[in-house]
Amino acid sequence: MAATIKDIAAAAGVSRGTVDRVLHGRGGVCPEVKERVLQLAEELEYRPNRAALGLAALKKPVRIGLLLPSEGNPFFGEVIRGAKAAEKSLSDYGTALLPEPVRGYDTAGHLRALRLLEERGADGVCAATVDVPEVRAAISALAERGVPVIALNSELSPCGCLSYVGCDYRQTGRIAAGLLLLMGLDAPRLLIVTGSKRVRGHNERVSGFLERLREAGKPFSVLEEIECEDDDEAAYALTLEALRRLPQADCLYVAGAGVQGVGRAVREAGLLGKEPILAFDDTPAVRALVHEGAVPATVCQSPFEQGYRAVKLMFRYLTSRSEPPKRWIATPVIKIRENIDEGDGSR
Amino acid sequence: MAATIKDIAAAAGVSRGTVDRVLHGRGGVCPEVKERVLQLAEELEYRPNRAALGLAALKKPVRIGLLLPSEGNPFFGEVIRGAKAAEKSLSDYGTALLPEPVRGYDTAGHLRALRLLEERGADGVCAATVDVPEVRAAISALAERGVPVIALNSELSPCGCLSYVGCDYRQTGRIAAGLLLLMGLDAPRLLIVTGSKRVRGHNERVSGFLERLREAGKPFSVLEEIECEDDDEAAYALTLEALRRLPQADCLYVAGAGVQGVGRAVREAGLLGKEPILAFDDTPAVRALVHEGAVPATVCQSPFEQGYRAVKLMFRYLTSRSEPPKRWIATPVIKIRENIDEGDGSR
DNA sequence: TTGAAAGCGCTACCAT
DNA sequence: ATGGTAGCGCTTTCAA
Repeated sequence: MAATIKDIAAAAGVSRGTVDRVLHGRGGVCPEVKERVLQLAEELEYRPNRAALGLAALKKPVRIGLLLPSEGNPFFGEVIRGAKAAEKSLSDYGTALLPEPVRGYDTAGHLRALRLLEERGADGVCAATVDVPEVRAAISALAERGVPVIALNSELSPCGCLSYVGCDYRQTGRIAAGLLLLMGLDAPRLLIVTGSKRVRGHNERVSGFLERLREAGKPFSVLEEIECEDDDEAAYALTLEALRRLPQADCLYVAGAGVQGVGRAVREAGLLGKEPILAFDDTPAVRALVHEGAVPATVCQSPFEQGYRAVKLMFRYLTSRSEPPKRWIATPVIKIRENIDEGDGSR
Repeated sequence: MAATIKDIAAAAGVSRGTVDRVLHGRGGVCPEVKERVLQLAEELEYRPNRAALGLAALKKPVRIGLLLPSEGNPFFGEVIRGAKAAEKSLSDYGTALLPEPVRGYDTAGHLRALRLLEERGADGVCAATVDVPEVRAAISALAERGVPVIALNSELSPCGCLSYVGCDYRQTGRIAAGLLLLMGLDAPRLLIVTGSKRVRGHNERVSGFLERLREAGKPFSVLEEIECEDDDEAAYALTLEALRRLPQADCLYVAGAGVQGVGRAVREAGLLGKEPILAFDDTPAVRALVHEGAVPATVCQSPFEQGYRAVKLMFRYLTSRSEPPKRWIATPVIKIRENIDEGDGSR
């Protein structure tokens, strides 16, 4: 059995309260006692008992804010499910989630959401937000005031974030390349449809994809790179036009959203099931295309797990000050027709 | 905040001890009080607090036996890692694992291991064992004596097992078929190498595979089905012979162990990287073949997760009498060269 | 049949 | 600067 505070107190010949103060760096302890206690804690390999921690924490429950651009975006539905699962598993500690769904990536909206969360008394915040100076400043300010923030799903440039929980976009791009290699097309002529060239994740997905193809020594060509702003209509129109203009294309790579539009265009061009579409995530649109045989495989990023992890890490940090890893990278998951309907976020 | 025993006691006008007795069906409570308490518990939606449960459980820690044919079998190494991770996460409750590694599937050895675990005071057992009458009888007997057993990785015919934690072999076979379809060979001529036709999991992997190919309307033929008894040497010799005799074969399907032997045979036949080998799990042997390009894809069954889950479910059952699901099926995971070195069992 | 109380490990607060 | 103690929710044991 692990050593307890009581053990340390006994060994050091002081009271439990004193040990507690030392362990929490709360001060008010004379240096030599402090030294002795720390020494003993080390020797006895003291690890706070999480059950006891939790019980005691019930007195002032933790609130975790959750900022997600989830309105109208099914991808984040899964993230929310994961976060709620974490909330449930932490409900014994009185932990509660403060959800703050917003629509899209409007900076002002995100800033407002952050403000609201602080007003509602969030002790910590998990946020999938935009990497712009204003937001970073707001996050820094929150951190100053003792409200830690975990970046969720989209990484932020340095701004005092506690951690990044999300996927490695370059890596998912490489995996998509691996799937293309598996499919054995020779010298594929690619049409790339990206969300936006200003979105870091999309760029990384494209560069990782191309990087891997080059590495493999596979002959291939990129006929065109279309930017659709994550919009299905734009994706539809632009893709259809490109397919007509470049009939030699024989594979589509969709790095961002807009897959539904791409699917429509491919169908209209009479190429459904003939010209493979490589896609990401398993939103309902992607899933439908997989079932139709238009998308042979999709590379997913465990959104459920991301939501779950972010909330859990924040909880641990808030209750036991245990530092989360700087980056927690979700395991990429390959889905094809035969496993896309598998539940992956039961827990 | 959820209702506590104290709340119920106050509402019912009795003491906490009485409520506790009712809630645990320990008897010694007059019917009308019992009725009232149960009623109140229902109304107030009483849910025992797991943190408190854990704290109190520290007084008599739970021991969970773990019977695995892990000696010399790297697959089970991952299962053990998962189980140990669960043990660690439960160490705050004083839970300890009693590992009992055995070599292979020798019935007598497994029976002995079960006996040992009981002697060492296991409160519950997770076992990857063989589905034979003697073992089933031993498990029934254990259950009678109040030691529940969870079948891990290999399902058992009904014998009073608490639950099955493992994969759906048929399903993994179907996924392997999906990968073959993806690879776009036309009319593949298959050589099937199975472990043993007496092993349920292997049979299901083969039948699921063929079933899916038929469903897809894919023309294909099975040139031969080789049985290698999960032995690399046998697999090597038999495969090599078959490859020479049946040069028209253009794809190998390895349903059980012995992949290493198959790989050697393929190399010796000068077909490495030319003739795809579909395999299962990601043991070091499979991993090496994936890196060499001999195995384009392998279907894995989250062994880490299986070990983790089994222990967690047993713990919950032992401490809060919460019934685990009858079957907990691991998510199948597709691995290709680009994601096979990904950690998947961090936690 | 029921009540009362101790104790699991930790935190927070009051008293010294 | 330090000690003592109540209390988080639950189980268990002893007393009535």
